[in-house]
Amino acid sequence: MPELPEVEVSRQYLEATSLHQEVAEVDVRDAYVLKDVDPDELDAALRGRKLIGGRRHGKLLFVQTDGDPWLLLHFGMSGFLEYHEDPEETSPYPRVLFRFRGGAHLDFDNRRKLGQVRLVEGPEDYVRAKGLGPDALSKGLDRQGFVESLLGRRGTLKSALMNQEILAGVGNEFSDEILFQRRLHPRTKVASLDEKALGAVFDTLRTTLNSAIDARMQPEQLPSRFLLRHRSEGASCPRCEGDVARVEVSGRGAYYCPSCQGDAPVGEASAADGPS
DNA sequence: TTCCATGTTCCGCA
DNA sequence: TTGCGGAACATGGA
Repeated sequence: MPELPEVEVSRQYLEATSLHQEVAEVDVRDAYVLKDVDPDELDAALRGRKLIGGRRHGKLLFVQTDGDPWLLLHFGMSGFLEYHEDPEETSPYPRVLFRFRGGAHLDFDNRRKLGQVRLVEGPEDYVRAKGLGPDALSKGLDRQGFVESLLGRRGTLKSALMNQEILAGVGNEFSDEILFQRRLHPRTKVASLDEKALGAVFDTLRTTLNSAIDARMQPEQLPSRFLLRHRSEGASCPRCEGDVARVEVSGRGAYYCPSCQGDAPVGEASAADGPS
């Protein structure tokens, strides 16, 4: 479950469970998720080390060790961390187990194997090399900076929000949530919004992500006004109780409420297939 | 059986 | 040249 809020909750989880224990072994169950490192190298780099802290940038979780390299965890579409005291227990699809002296272990679970585990020199270098934009919750990013990074874009607001080179951390689900909270149709074009409207999107983005983190992404603790809990076709809109609909935008499924967010994108003519 | 799924990357088109 | 959208990737669940 890996957009910014889930990764932040995972970072907190890692820090609450796994710090300051010596790594006894890195148990690689499926090397497909290892990138630019093989199982032996990963084990050699971490064995005898301790994890001393986690740092997040967008959807990336950097884990600092008491040695040179940092461990980088990227969850892909289906990853999470699970800590076990019992050496025999594991998460459902553990791809890499970080075993600590004493028997506990932290599982990097990644059912769909689109996640990544790698060793990197440090967060700053990696973020720069990947061309990632500022973290969506970074203090260095303000409303004006956000608005400026969007001005001149030709595509949809949804794909701009999901573009990690503009802003790191927002994915498909939270882009839908932000559009819902702002009552904007999923196909709304950036160019159809003025600076004031884009500034409002920034404010909503911040409050939405922070609320999700505060709720620790527990479905029952998320604000009841969130669409996230009703993200399926035919579900009932938490605001007007209308039917939630699905539409394809930039190759991704977008869920929205046609009644709250309009049947057609703002600034565009309503669907006209033309007479045949 | 078919469709869909919260990720990134690569390719072709305008 | 640059930005954008679509497909591909791996795998399992509805």
